[in-house]
Amino acid sequence: MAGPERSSEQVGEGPSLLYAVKQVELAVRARLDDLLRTTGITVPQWTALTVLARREGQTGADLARNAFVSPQAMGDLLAALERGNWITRTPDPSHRRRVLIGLSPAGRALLDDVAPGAAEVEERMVTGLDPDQRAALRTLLNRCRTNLV
Amino acid sequence: MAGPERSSEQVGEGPSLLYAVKQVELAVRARLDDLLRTTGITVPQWTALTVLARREGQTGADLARNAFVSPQAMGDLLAALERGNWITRTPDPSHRRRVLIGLSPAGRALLDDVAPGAAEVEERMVTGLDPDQRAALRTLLNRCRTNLV
DNA sequence: CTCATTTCAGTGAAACTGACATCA
DNA sequence: CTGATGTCAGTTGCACTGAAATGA
Repeated sequence: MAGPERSSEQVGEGPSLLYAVKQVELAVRARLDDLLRTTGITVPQWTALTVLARREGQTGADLARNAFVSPQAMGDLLAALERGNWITRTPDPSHRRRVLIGLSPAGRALLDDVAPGAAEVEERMVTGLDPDQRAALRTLLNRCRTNLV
Repeated sequence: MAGPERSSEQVGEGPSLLYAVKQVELAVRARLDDLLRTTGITVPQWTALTVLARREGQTGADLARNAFVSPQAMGDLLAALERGNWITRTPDPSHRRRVLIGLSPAGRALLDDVAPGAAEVEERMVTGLDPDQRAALRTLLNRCRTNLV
């Protein structure tokens, strides 16, 4: 039913896997925009907070590399998060040039508030996929990510 | 090896599948930025051109819905593409309010020029995945996309 | 000196909302 | 009249480059 039967058929649409990734990301972003509208933070800002939730004490440069953006772009984003008191910035005692980023209590609370809605978006995205398919999707995406670094 | 053995372990990272999608998209975007740097168009503009390559004669509103953005945002993007003479805009004869968007010869030539580089990015992304895995990735992503509409 | 990190300044593309005119 | 389309106006967040200062 969904199997590609004619392998010699001219697909001809160019990089359709890149397009598929982008389409999913656009759809996810639209849903997350709705979810975050009332919180005062944006999708990129929320994403940075979730990265910090996994590991605090990263520098702005670390976060920039992780997000494939310039250090300046991440600096702007962190400045916005700091204005909202969602993060803390403490000087690294061993490297006086570096500033370590952490979540503020308000930042943790915000993530907790948003978590159920974000879980709903994810559950909706994978509706109809069995656990094996969900695991496969995760594995495949992680492989794609590391391939592109 | 990759199986989740401790289901009661606190995963605690929240919506990691949403994060995985975003990470892949960020990595793809960084690579496409490099690819398109010399062409004078941006990733969103190139994406719109590839959508038009699949089917011409769509309206700006059609393209906006497809990309999950507002009609105004797509209007701005199309205005930029028109300034670069990458697209054509012809009034719909049957609906005088609508304007049908098509690719200009320069737009087609641009897509042809970029196609090999984009194919390289895609090939790099799926390096090490066998044909079944690539097909599975496509199927899973398409399912995620339709689930979110 | 070299390299990484951070910050300041300026710029551009991209997205939003609101408002309005057009037309099926 | 309603709804869809397109456009104008204003705003905001995000990302870039370039430049500079700091410190390991």
